[in-house]
Amino acid sequence: MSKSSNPLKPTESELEILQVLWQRGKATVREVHEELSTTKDAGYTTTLKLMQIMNEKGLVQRDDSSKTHIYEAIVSKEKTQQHIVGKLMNTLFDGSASQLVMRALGGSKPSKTEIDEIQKLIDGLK
Amino acid sequence: MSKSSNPLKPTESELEILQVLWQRGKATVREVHEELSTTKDAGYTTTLKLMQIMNEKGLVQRDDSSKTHIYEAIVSKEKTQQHIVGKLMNTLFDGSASQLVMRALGGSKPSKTEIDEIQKLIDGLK
DNA sequence: AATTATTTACGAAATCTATCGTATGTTTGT
DNA sequence: ACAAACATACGATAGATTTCGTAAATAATT
Repeated sequence: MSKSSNPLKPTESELEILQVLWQRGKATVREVHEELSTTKDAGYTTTLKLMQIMNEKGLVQRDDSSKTHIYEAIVSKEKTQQHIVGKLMNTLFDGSASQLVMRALGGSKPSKTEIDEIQKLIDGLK
Repeated sequence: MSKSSNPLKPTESELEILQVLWQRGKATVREVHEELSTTKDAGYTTTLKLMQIMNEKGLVQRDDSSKTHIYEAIVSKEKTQQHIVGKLMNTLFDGSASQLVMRALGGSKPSKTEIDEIQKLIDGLK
């Protein structure tokens, strides 16, 4: 079995960066780093290095036609979420979606709007 | 801000072990290792070492009054699930439970029984 | 033009996690 | 009693992840 690191299983730090890229669409290292700085304190070159690695891994792509490179996520938010939740469901909830949903709802005091949204999802499955 | 490693954020391997302990209540290293062997191949001393570390971290406690030590989970399955799902919801789903639930259901083809269970949860929240 | 800022590249250190080998002690079976 | 099997302790290693320092190139400012 080959060991090609799964592009859908980003590390913690990579996920933080992907969040910013998903939100902004495109961004420079500086922009990503500024945003991360509010919740994390690592140096600029740390963010840079991570994003370079993510580029090598195929998690992001970059436009280096101008001096300041512009990054963009390649992996989609949807697929990444899907993959991570699926794995979590299998490893921590015995494959039971309802168990997972229970915990998700149990700790979060969902708003009425949220509940309605979920109700629609359920209806769609019936 | 102190860096005291959060006992509610076990590593992957630690989670595998916790699964067994949650299921069995109490267990020896041998028992845990036997069970893990079905899905994983690591040596006995690897499991031992991990469980010793988990003991130091306060994830499990052990009774070493007899020669063969007996381990038991300290952290509860519920709180651990809660914590991990909560964190996931915040970091990957912008704090939205419905988004998370959507992904959980979207990729898992839930059975009718599962859907009914979830419906009950929703009803309980209304 | 010269200094200062910014940016990329890249190697290396620091951490964390997982794995194993070996030593040592204890129990079991013959 | 002796040997084999089993248990813990613990150091060392390997691999992955994160972090940073420094150098070199480019851009901006004075």
